[in-house]
Amino acid sequence: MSLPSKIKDISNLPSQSEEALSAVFQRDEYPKGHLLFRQGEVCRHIFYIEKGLARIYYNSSNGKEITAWFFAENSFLTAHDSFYQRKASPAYCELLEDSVVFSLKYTDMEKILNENHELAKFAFHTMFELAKKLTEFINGIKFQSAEERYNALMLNYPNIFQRAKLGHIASFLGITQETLSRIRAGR
Amino acid sequence: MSLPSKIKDISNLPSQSEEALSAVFQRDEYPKGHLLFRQGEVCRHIFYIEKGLARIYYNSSNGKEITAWFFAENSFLTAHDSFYQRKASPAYCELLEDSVVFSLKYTDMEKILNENHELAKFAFHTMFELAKKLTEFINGIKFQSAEERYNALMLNYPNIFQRAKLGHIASFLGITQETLSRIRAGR
DNA sequence: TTCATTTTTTGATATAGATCAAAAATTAGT
DNA sequence: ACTAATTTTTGATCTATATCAAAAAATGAA
Repeated sequence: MSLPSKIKDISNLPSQSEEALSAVFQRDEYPKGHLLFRQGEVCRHIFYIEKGLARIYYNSSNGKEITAWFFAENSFLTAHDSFYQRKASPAYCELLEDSVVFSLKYTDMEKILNENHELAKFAFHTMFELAKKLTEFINGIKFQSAEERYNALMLNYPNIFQRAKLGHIASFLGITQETLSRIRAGR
Repeated sequence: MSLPSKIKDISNLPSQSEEALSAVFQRDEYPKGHLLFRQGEVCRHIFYIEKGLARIYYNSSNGKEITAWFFAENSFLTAHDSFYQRKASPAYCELLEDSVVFSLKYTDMEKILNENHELAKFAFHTMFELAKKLTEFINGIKFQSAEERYNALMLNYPNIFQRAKLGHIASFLGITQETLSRIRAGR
């Protein structure tokens, strides 16, 4: 089985490491609506979206569903705390489109991190990129208006409205669906 | 020179790796008010706070100073994007108390990541812990009221009000100083 | 100790965005 | 294509928190 092409680009891995990765990544196709993991279960995989779109969401204390993050093509995702600490995941992960997903088991992840220096470095860089995005998001959400956050999202994900529901996007931005609807209409 | 004790605890490093780290970490003492890095400059170090307190802050578009994060004892910090990408830092880092700080140069970091597999794994875990905290913060700030965020902060940093100014804490929480003052007074 | 500066609190008012309710539009199943 | 279910929009309020202004308290320097 061959690796998704974008992983190669990013990691710039020597071919030996590439083989190590290929051996443990499993490719699957899932329909829209499939859950990659659920709240309350331990999430035992790291996923890589080759094609499609996923969102991680959780139920807030007041009973509302909140989208934590979207993952489009060529993104890694997992329930970090659950995966590494073997705890119950606080969140769900749902595919919003028919998708092609690669997955990597915890035990294999441990193994390749321990056996392969290049892949440990790669894991570090992947996590670093995530931390960077999270930091930018935090800087944005603190003192930007709902409209400014909407504009920023449109720059990064211009086609998100064709791919996700308004309510998903609104809770991702930290606003209500009604407010997002009005912003989008320009009011 | 010996390493700060908490680094040993966290990383669980073999002694050989520990020596590699010791050789490149530099220990410094700085007074309250000292800037570890400035906006507009490339941040060329990773810092580790052994004693004291630091905050990273930046100037928002409307001219206000916003605290991005606090770092108390036993925390690593840097301007991530600046450090790894050699770009100008968007933020300042200021010591809020007289502090003992260890620092590690970019070139040394690259070297130990490349030469030492254990340290690459350690770097991954450190970055993972950061991503976890950032994720929790985002989940909190999106749909919690100012008061709920204040309560959460008090759980994690019960003595923060003795160590940082109200205005710093307020912008960290994403609220104004006046609102934080009223919340704290219980009104 | 006193005076100046900085920080925090308090008060009055304004507003962005929430909430509640219902209509319009879109999507999906038969 | 038709009907039901879901999603989005619109309208009318309400409220948490911002803003502006000034007083009180704390800190620091001479």
